[in-house]
Amino acid sequence: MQHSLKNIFPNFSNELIETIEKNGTLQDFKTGTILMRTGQYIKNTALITKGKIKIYRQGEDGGEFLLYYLQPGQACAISMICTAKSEKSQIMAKVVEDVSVMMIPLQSMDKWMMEHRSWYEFVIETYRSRFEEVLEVVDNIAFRSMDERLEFYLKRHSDACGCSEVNLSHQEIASELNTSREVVSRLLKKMEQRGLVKLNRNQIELLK
Amino acid sequence: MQHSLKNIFPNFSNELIETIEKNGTLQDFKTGTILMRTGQYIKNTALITKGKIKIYRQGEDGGEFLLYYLQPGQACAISMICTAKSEKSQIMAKVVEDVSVMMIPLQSMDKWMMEHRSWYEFVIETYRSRFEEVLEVVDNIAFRSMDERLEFYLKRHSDACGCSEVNLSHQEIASELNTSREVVSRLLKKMEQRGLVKLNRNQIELLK
DNA sequence: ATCCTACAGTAACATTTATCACAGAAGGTT
DNA sequence: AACCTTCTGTGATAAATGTTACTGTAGGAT
Repeated sequence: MQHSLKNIFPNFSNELIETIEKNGTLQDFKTGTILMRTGQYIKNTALITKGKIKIYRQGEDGGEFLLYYLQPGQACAISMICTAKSEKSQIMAKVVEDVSVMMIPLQSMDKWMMEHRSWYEFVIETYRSRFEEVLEVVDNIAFRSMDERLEFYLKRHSDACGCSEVNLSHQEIASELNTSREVVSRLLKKMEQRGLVKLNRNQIELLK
Repeated sequence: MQHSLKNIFPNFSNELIETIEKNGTLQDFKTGTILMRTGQYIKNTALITKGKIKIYRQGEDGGEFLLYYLQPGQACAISMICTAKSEKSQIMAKVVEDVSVMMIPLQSMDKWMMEHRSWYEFVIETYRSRFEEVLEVVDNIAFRSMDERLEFYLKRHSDACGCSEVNLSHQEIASELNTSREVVSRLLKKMEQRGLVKLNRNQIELLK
């Protein structure tokens, strides 16, 4: 089977795969679904097996600041952390490409840490890589100006979707960078003049 | 004994305390010591038993952006995460008040996760709280302007030192917020006019 | 006292980003 | 075609932040 857990999580031991298949619930969600809201209590850890999710930090004013993407083979570190203490979510998760996720109940998550070395290693590695990714976000907003941040945003988008077209409106991009549409339009125009992108309606082609 | 591990880490089991005392090395460092540099390999996890440490993210230009404080009873999440994979440090740690730290070698860190429930819980809680703290940093730089960030900075400083005087120059504050001294001076003057602080040489008194 | 250095204040100006206002273009609906 | 909505482009202006330049002051060293 093409989408077997073993293919998506190659480091999991066979026993762990079996355990997951026995205890987890595979669920599908359509693009646009909000999987988790700020302030919501978390009852499961989600392993992504298909599709894409974007993780946001929300401001009090309602801004939605993009933190990172989650893709097949990954898991939500925050859900793990919060699950472990049954705490409130500090973030918002939105499906941006139809996903399948394996939902792991709170108790299993904890139990497996002791029983399955490969689960333990996966959890630690998840913490590490998400932490690093958030630190990279800090780098961007602390040390870089909007034009660099926009370039980084576009690059990350194309990395995530594996293509060179960004099918988003300027307004959507602006929200995820917490700036205004006009600024994004202007900076994109400059990038077009520098030959970095080609602008179409609802689409930005990355040229380099 | 006043500074016993048990007092500082009340949630650790007695067996764990014993194990730590047997395997760890207590080390002292003076204010100003750089405990860890960006890019350095990490060989130990550090438990703080006395003093204060500031954790910074460094920009390519050499900026030192303050992420958070570490205090007695806490541990460096990054060192844990990196230790687990023996990876490079993404951050810089500077002693700001003479510290004693219990150094835990890589192997023990991992081993105890399986053997001591209270260690496991401590590590998970450390991940969670550091992650949350970094997310709060993201909030600040993503959603707030410099005056609010400065107020937050001062408040955090006084929380950390437990006093209402900030004995730092405007230049030092500016570096940690990645802005310029002039901006900090201006904003502090405005805060003084609003009656929030009293400005002296090398000292800012918080009035509210 | 004199000198020196780090620190603080502030004006003037540059740059970046945000906001307001409006116009036109693309694409869907009737 | 006529209409509507969303998206995009752009000028004008405002506000925030960064930079340059200069001044004065406090406190330590000689």
